[in-house]
Amino acid sequence: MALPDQITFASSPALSRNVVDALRAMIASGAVGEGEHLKESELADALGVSRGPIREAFQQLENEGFIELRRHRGAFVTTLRRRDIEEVYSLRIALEQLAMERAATRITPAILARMNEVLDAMQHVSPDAPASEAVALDLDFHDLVYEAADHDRLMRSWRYIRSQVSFFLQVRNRSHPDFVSVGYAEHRQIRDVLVAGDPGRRPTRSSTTSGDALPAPRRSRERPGLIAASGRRDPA
Amino acid sequence: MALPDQITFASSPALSRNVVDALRAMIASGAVGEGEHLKESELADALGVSRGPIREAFQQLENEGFIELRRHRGAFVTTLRRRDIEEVYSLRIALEQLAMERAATRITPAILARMNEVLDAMQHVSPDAPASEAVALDLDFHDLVYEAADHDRLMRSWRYIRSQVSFFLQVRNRSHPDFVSVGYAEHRQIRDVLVAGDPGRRPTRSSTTSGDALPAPRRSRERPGLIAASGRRDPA
DNA sequence: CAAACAAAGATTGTTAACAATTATTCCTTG
DNA sequence: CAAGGAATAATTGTTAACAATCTTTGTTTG
Repeated sequence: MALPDQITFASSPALSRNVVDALRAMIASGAVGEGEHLKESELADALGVSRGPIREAFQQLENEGFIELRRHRGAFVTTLRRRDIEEVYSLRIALEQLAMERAATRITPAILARMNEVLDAMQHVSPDAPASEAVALDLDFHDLVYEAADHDRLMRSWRYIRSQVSFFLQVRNRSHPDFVSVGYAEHRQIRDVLVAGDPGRRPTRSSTTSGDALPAPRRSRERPGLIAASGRRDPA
Repeated sequence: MALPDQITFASSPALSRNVVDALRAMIASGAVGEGEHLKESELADALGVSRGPIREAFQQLENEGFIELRRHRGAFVTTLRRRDIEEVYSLRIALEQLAMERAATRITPAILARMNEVLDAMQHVSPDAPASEAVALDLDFHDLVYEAADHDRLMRSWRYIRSQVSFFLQVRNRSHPDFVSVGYAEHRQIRDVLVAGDPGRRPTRSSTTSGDALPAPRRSRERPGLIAASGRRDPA
């Protein structure tokens, strides 16, 4: 698995939280491969905690869709297939439509100001900055849309797929360097719709999550790529 | 808290799973009041397990929105306000629209058959049967819609609010005994839409989740009722 | 030599004890 | 007598050991 021998954490907040962050980073960076079996004791030693917090982190990551838990078998890194991109994509659209509807009538000047800050940062980001920077701004912007929607359960649902969206966006950006330049215009349009106060009862796809969203899956090309096409997800 | 001294579980499946079910029942039945502090040791003794599974169950219940976890403070039963009904209601509509779109083109004969079975049971349920029976059939039906949608993340999002929908439906049925009779016609209509194969790109509210859904919140009446209006949810 | 079975090893599920933090009680003090 | 604070109690966070289950390995047998 190629783990560092010992990792020291920043400061106090919940031990399992640090473990979650560490594991998520390991999965996103590819330090642990798809389908790999994450062993509690091994991780506990490597991260310098006991198995308790590891198990808590596993539950959290399972909720975020990064690993799969099987009783008496343990945790396995989720194998992402094209189907998973479709799922995240379509679910995100459904959630964001609701978010836009609500945000349009509830957005506050404070949130709008923060939105403009993010837009400004998007406009000035260097074209050869790392992809992660543009992705972070993208997610920051949409976080604000959900925050403006003022809907606890919707926010939680967004957080559920947020990390996955982040992961997929990073992958996309490796092959579509136009991401950075496209980002600003798309998001400014979203802001304008919100400021106008009426995204329409049914906001169109393009007005909410097109350019910045995941690439629309193409059925024609079935080769794995970075997203594996093999490996069944539910071998039961 | 009025807990039984000792509860014996059915059989083998994960200990924390049984704890989750037991706690959810206790909350739904009102055996533990809103805002109440659930103590790990106390529950562990009452349920005959140690604190480990209790903590796991807490995480699960927190994900389902039934309790709130605060570090070094513990678990508190969520205080439900009118706002929470609105949230579950609106989020459910968003999810179910996506589910209907997908189910319309993916539903299998096997699922359709099970749907008809549920409809049949709905038609023949006794008018003075306990409300929980009608609610169970209602949820069974919608489970099938989501199953037909064939979308893992959508299914998970549905499960996230499913228990809350169940809870709210039971509350509603106490004041609206017409629920049972209304149920059949509404759901048969949903089935027909799916069989027709096209719920429209934008299924109307009435074709998916009207009669069986939660009561549309009325802004006029702000008195608590069973759903408390007091008790802040985020006292941070 | 392949398949089935048994034993050993590894891993997860659960428990009980210890440490850190928070809540409560009771005393002091103005 | 009210307000503030220190000591005590209660509760959660974490750990390490034990039990149950699964996987693997090696052997036997047809």
